[in-house]
Parts: sequence; structure tokens; C-alpha cells
Amino acid sequence: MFTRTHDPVQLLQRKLDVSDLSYNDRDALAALSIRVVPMGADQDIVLQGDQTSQSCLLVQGLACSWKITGKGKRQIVAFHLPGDLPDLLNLHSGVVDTAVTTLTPAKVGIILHKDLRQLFARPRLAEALWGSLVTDAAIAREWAVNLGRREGPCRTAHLLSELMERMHSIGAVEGDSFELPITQEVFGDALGMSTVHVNRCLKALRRQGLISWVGGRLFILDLEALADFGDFEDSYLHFGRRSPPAGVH
Amino acid sequence: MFTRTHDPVQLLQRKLDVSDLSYNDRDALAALSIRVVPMGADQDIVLQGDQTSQSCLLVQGLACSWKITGKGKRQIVAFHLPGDLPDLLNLHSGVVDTAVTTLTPAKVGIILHKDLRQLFARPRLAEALWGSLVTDAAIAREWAVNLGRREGPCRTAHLLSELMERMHSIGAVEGDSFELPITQEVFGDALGMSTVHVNRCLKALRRQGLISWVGGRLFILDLEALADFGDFEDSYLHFGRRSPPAGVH
DNA sequence: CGGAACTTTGAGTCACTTCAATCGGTGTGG
DNA sequence: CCACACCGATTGAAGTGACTCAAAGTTCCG
Repeated sequence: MFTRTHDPVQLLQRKLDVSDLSYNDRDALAALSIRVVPMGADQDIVLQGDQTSQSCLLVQGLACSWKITGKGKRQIVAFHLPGDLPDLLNLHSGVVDTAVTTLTPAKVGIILHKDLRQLFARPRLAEALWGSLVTDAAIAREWAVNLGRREGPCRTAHLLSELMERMHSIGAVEGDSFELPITQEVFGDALGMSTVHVNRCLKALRRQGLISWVGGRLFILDLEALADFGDFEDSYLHFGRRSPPAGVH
Repeated sequence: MFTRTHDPVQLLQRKLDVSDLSYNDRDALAALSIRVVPMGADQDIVLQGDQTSQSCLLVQGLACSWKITGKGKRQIVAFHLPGDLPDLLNLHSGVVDTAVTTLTPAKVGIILHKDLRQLFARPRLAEALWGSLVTDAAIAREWAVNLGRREGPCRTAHLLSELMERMHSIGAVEGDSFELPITQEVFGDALGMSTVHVNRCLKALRRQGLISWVGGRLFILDLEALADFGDFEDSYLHFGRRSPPAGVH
């Protein structure tokens, strides 16, 4: 697995690595102008309705995409990990329809849309960016399945499994645990559940010896059992794409 | 508004029309080899896990994308209308992670991935395809919000409003109604609700004089009240992009 | 040490599900 | 033309999952 890095260019290369970038492609990434900005926790990167001419690369920390209903209920529709491009969707119209907010102190790389568009001239990079968007969409769909058709405890286990898998893929897992310094309220907004119910679902997972979540760190005590209980199956994350030769199935 | 057509090329041009395609771009679309296949209702176009080297354009009829949980519950994650490209996501990896099935008798245009990839050489078309994917992703996210944070009646009204808006945009609305020949069971799979509950939610909307759904045709009796009740706000559909000058509302 | 934020638990209520029965339309074979 | 079967819509009733409200316990941090 990868070592962790906070170098934006390296993160981008990993994100977009379709395994056969040319040197020129890599140079184009390296030449990209990325301004890294440190942010505190709970800071808005973009808000719904904003007009924007730049997108961001999450370099360090956690963030989320969310929308709010007319009745003031928040639904988080995606968690973002270091290396993610949370608002690639805004590249098209420049109008933000999903807000992005940090969940922890973070470092965010700012890339101008006009610079990003340059990359599309390179077929390999265009394909990689396309793939990134496809994965985002696939995650959103699985998220919908989770919200619509799995009940509390199972839904919770599913989301934790997804996070474990994605954390693993960026080398953020140490042993059987990773940092997850978010509140149960935030987690509830992602699961479409009340804080109280989240608490009870986590308790159930704890009692079954699947997880332990203390001090902002999540311990996966039985990965297979958790995935099983959460009805989690990782193919939608498209990690098979990342390293084709190894060949998943 | 558009007149209705069953010509695949015209449908594609509308879908991808970013308002300033060049003649060459249009020619490229027109030259695309599209094999139109008639299908019955409830026929699978692609199934989860399939390996595929083609994508489809829905020419006529309705279709949906869906996934199934380990416990056998189905969640529909998108409805597809004529002119949509339901499995554009498969273009990247060729592995299907969301099944696509017809809901009514339909005509489906088959386009080989290798032909589709040619279009990416044309910046305007590449951008248009990107935009199509972005809209799909935005719909999936709003779908997640609907499932996670709106309760039955409101959620139902929201989905009906979305369908009305999208039907309108393809010219499929006549007066205040459009064809919607699907069962309440199917609708429940989209809303993440049981058939019984769907029935009661629809009853509530009917009682409030918002809709009437008879003979496979949905009548929107009070569009504004329905959108209001369903907390529907159409910006996520990105129609602003489609026809900037004319302006729908 | 004190306060704020977060977690945990209990109790009552509401939304939604499941099970089961009925109703209505439609198509088919006699 | 009628009897029957089938499918989907509708309704009732009982059970369960999840929410809200409320209070107590815990951790974190200045």
C-alpha cells in the first residue's frame, strides 16, 4: 500500500493513475498550479448556490459534501478523504449544487478550472478524470441504496466498511484502525438517522465485537464480519481499475 | 419546447447540445453507428457484474437503474427517459455495477464504446458528455437526500416533481400530464418504501388535490403546490445549461 | 476546576413495515 | 357471453424501527 504524503502533486498522480501515464502526462500534473490552503474544522469550502471558477483537491483531513432540505435537515452525500477531488462536479457549470465542508482541520489545494481544463487535452488524463467522476457517481448510488434499503445497524456497518476500504486504499489504515475524528451527529447526517439512533446502532456493532470507536479512532475488530453484517461488497469503489494487471476477477 | 422524436441522432444532439456545437461536431454525432433494438417491458439491458463494450441510448420508453441488497431488496437509483444515456458510467471500466432494466416496452440504441470514445476527441462533445455524467451524479445525490431526509409523502411528491420536470424538458408533457405506466411496486423501489406505504402517500397527494394517477398517466393538478409540498427545487437538474436564453420559468 | 460538547440511556410517540383480505380491471378459455 | 384467473390497487390491523424529548454520564479543554 501507499505511504502517506501531503504533497498535492503526488496525491493527484495517485488519484489519476491509470497505471500508464506518460512522462508528459506526469509533467502536466506536476506543472499544475495548486495553491494549498490550511483550513480549520467545520469550514465551508463551497456553499450551495456559489458561483465558482476553481475546484479543490483535499490534501489532508476529512471533508464532506452535503445538501440541506427545506425543513432544515442535513444529508451528507459523500465523505472525502485526502487525495479526493470533492467538487469536480462544479467544473462543468460553475454553479455549486452540493456544499463541501471540512470535518477536521484540513489542507485544501485550490486548482483553477481553466488549468484543470487544460488536462482534458491529454487523453489519458481526461480518461482518469472521467474515471474519478464515475467512481463518485457509483459511490452516490450505493449511498442511495444504503439509505433506501438497509436498516440502521446494517446501514452503519456498510458505511464503516466503505470508509475502511477507502482509507486502506490511501494508506491511512494502521493495523486495524484509522483516524475518524467526527461526531455521531455528523455520522447520523451521513446515514440519514438521528444521533440517538446512530449511538444505538454503534452500540450494537460494538456488542457484537465488530468495532471499537474511541478517541476519534475507529478500530475494525473483525473486518470480514463487519462487511458481512453490513452487506458490503467493494466492487462499486472501482479499485479493480486502479491496478488492472493484478486482476480482481 | 421540443417536439418528440424517435430518431436516435436527434435525441443525442439534444442531450449533448451545449448550445454551440459546430457543424463538424454535429456531423460526428450523425455519423455515429447506432443500432436500435426494440425491447419489451421488464427486460434487462445490462446486469450487475456484466462485462460490456457498449453503452445504450434510450430512444423510447422508460427504464431504470437499480441495485439489489444482499437481503434481496431492490433499490432503483435512477429513472431513465428517452434521450438519456443510462449506462454512460460503464464506459470507463466496462464492468457494470448498476443494472439497467426497461420498465415499459422500449427502443434502445446500442453504441459501441470504441465509437463513443471517438467523440472525446472533440472538446465540445467531450464537455457535453462530461456534463451528462455530472447531471446523473447530481440526480443521484438528490436521490440520496430524498431517501435519507424526507418522509413518505414529501419524498413521493419530490420524485413526482422531478419526473414532471424531466418529462417537460424532453417535450413529453401534454397539458398537465404525462405517461407513467409503472406500478406502485416499482415506484416503491425507487422511493425506498413498501408498496402499501406508496399507496397511502399517493392517496394523501390525491386527497390534497395535487395529482391524479389513472390509466398509466400522471396528472399534475397543481404543479407549484406539489413542488412546494415535495421540497423540490430544480437547480440540481442543470437545465440552466440546456437552454439559457429561453428560460423555462 | 468548571463548562461545553459529545455520548449514552430511558420513555413515549410516530412512521413505516408486514401480513392479510378485498376490490377492480383485464385477458382467456370454454 | 360468462366464469375464472391474474395482477395491481386499496384498505385494515398489528408489529417494529426510528424519532423526539429529556436527563444523566463522560470526555475534552481552557
